[in-house]
Amino acid sequence: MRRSERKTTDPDLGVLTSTTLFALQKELFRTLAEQGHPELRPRHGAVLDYLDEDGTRATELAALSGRHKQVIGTLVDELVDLGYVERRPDPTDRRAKLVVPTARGRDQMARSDAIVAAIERRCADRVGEDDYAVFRRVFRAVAATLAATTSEPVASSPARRSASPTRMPSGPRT
Amino acid sequence: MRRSERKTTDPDLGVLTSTTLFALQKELFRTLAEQGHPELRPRHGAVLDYLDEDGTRATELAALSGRHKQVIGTLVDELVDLGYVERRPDPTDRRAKLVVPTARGRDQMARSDAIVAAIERRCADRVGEDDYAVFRRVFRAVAATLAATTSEPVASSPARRSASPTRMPSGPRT
DNA sequence: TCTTGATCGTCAATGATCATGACTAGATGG
DNA sequence: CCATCTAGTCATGATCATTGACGATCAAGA
Repeated sequence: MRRSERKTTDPDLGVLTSTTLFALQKELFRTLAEQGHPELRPRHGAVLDYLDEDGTRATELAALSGRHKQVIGTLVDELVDLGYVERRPDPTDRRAKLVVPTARGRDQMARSDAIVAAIERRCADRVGEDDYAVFRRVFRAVAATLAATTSEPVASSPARRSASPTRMPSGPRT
Repeated sequence: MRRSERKTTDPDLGVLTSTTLFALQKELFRTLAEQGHPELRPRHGAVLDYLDEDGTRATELAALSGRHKQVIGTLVDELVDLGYVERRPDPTDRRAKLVVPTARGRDQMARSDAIVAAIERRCADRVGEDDYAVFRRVFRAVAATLAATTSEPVASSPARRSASPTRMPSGPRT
């Protein structure tokens, strides 16, 4: 059997995570566009995916999303123009600014969470509630296992380096 | 509970796939670098991940990896310079060229597959063989479910739009 | 055979995204 | 008061993706 066939009939963990993340992101943004948020692109997830209702600092968003402060800055600029967030001075630190979602931003956050939840529900219905529960539990363990081995040898970097489902590029038309 | 905490304690499918893919890719390339392939970057996976031992067309690599033909072309250029692949005329079609792995390329392909397999084995040992089997089976079903819904409405695009584990950017130093 | 349309790989130009170092203002601890 | 650290921004270069076009070739039908 050829290698390319093997990768499609019995895909390894890399292919599985990649295809799933890719498809999930595509459906998420397509649905968001239908629900009134067509200007959002995957990169904006670095901010919106980790934003709290009462505001989050840009530096913390950088750490959570694994992006540079610089990138977060330009993303927040765009999201301010689009009306999703606004910058407020942090009362506890005059250097910092809190990135706070507007009503439109909170709407996107709620819809985004709901869309992903609906996708998961669809999968659970298809494979069965019990099996899907096992899937999710093992997945958390797998993610924890991998995160441990990749971040252990690093001591100087305090970045948590998580990732968000809205950060991969979408597919071309080949 | 704040949204950002919820995303870390009970992550949704998007966060799980994203963190796992991210960590998997990081470990894969770190190990590959240790085993004699330090020049490879994630983007090269669009070619090497889907390459067959007897050669594959650039257009097919584009379809399999979800990249543009243009991107595949420049990637193949780089991989030729690095000694991983070479271009040969396709005997059955004088327009096409087969991208064929060299000995060095085949070494990378074998090591890459082995590294991912070892990571999966480590996870299976931790969570138990049975649960991991369920995890993998459900994962294939989830990937198939999502792939179906995202590609169904499209009729004009023959691209298969798969994805590879070596395509995400690595994390910055914040 | 000749024509029409499609495909293969490539070139060129542009846009989008990321990485890096330096800088100002403010905080923190002695 | 002073040295040091942190938060956010600016500026710049590098990397990467997208798009349209092109010559060469193939495939199907008149």
